[in-house]
Amino acid sequence: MPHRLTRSFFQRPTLTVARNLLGARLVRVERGGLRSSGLIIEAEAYIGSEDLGCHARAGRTTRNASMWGPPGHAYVYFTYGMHWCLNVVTEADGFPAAVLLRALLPAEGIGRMRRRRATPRETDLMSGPARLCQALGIDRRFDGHDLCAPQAALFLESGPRIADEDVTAGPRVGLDKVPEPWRSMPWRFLLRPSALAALQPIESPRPSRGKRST
DNA sequence: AGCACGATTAACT
DNA sequence: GTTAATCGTGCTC
Repeated sequence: MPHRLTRSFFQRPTLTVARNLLGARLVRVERGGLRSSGLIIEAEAYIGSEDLGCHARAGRTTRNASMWGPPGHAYVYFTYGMHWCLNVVTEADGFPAAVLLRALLPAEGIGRMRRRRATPRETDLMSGPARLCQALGIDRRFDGHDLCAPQAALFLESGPRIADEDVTAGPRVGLDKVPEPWRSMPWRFLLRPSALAALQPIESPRPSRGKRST
């Protein structure tokens, strides 16, 4: 049975959290209990104010305050004048570090995602940090959101164990102007395409309230 | 108060 | 491959 990821999951080294988030499920619950979710297939680690690729490099600001807070909370930032991106805060309270969710495999509530975000191909629904936020309706309202709270509208669920051979690591995306060694640190984690099939990106069955036609 | 820029995306050639 | 879109943020004056 899947279980909610708890505070202790996130209060660990950021590289460990990023690696172990692969295969986990990000769930958005809307009014009425409707679930939309996706399985994490790509994530990046941003670690401390020494990491010049990390938003915490300039110290604590209004924008990045959530990253300095307790683990298991969301850090949602706005960029390029139009996009929101979602991070999960890691490590100890007071240390700025987080995992950027870069791509999910659509699982539940695909119809609602399509309504929020028109795209010809289902595979493009959540294949990008800003795309997945659009698909799940995540914006600044979720900055600082406690992902471990009992009634959280946004949270994570455990997934199947992912073998190391199914994981690829490489440099993070979009850091072309960031100096070395930060630009090249292999802190981007991806599930190999061959492992995606085993994740069963299908609409998972949910208890139905009413009568069925079958 | 002004300004340059960005952990991106979609739509181009 | 290139580039426009679009604006909150953080920095400088």
